[in-house]
Amino acid sequence: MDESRKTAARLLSADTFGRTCPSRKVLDQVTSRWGTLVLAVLVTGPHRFAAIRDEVGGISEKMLSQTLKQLVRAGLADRSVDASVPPQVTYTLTEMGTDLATPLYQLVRWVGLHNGELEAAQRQYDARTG
Amino acid sequence: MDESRKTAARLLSADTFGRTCPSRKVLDQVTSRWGTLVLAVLVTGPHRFAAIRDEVGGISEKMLSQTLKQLVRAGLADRSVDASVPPQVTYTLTEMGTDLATPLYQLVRWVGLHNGELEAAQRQYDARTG
DNA sequence: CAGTATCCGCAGCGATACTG
DNA sequence: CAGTATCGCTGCGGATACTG
Repeated sequence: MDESRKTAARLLSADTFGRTCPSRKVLDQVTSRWGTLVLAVLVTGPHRFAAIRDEVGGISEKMLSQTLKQLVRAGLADRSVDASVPPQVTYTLTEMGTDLATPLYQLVRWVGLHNGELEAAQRQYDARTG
Repeated sequence: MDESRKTAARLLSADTFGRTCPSRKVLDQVTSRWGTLVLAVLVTGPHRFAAIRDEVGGISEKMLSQTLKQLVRAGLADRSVDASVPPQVTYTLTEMGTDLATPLYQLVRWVGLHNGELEAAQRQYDARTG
C-alpha cells in the first residue's frame, strides 16, 4: 500500500494495519463481539462450555461454539474431551493464548473499573451537544 | 486469583460480562472492527482525519467518521478544529483514552509480532482436520 | 452436556455522490 | 480537507429445533 502508512505500521513491527495482512484476521476474531469476552473468561482459568456460556451474558450457544472453534484453530485455546457420559469438554488457553489475552484482560478490567467515568463523559458530551 | 471460586465477573470488579452492563457498550465500540485499529493509531500520537484513513488500510471515510465520533463521545478522544482554509481537524487521545488504548496497543503489537506463529498454528490445525 | 443444523431479520458496512 | 447523505447488500448473530 501507500507510504503514508509508515508511522504506526513501523512502530508495530508488522503491518497489522494493512488490509491484506493475515494478522488482521486474528485481530478481527480476537476483538470480535464475543471473542474478547470469551478470552477474558478463559484467562481466569480453564472452563467448560456451559460455564463460559453462563459467565458471558447474552451469548448464544451457536456463537460460543463458533468463537471457541476459531480460538482453537488460531492456536489460542485447547479443547480437551473427557469421554464420559455425559461428556465433559474443557477449554484452556494455550501459552500463546495467555500471552495474547493478557492485554485483553487488562482492557476489560480497565473498562469495568472506569465505568463511572466513561458514563459521566458520555453524559457530558450528550448534554453539550443536545 | 486464588481466593476460592470467584467468577471472572467478580475478579473484574464490575460485571462487564453482564448483558445489560453499560460498560459492555464501550467495550463493544473499542473492540469493534475499526475501533481497535483507530485507537492503536492514535496512541502513537495526534493524527488528522486523512492521516488515520491512510494508515488504517481499508477503512471507509464513513466508518472512520463514525468511529471517531463514538470515541469522542465516550471521552476517549478530543477533536480540535483549526478554522483555516482548508480546515484542519486533529484527533488526540484524552488521558482516559491513552490509558484504555495502552493494553489495546499491546494487543495489536503482540499480534503483529507473533504473526508467523499464528499462521503456523492455523496451518497445523487445518492439516490435522482436513 | 455439548454441541450442530437451519432459517432469517436487520444493522453494519461498503460504495458512491455530494457539501461547507 | 473533512466530513455528511443515501442506497443496497451481506453476513453476523439470534431463535429454535435437533443429535451423539
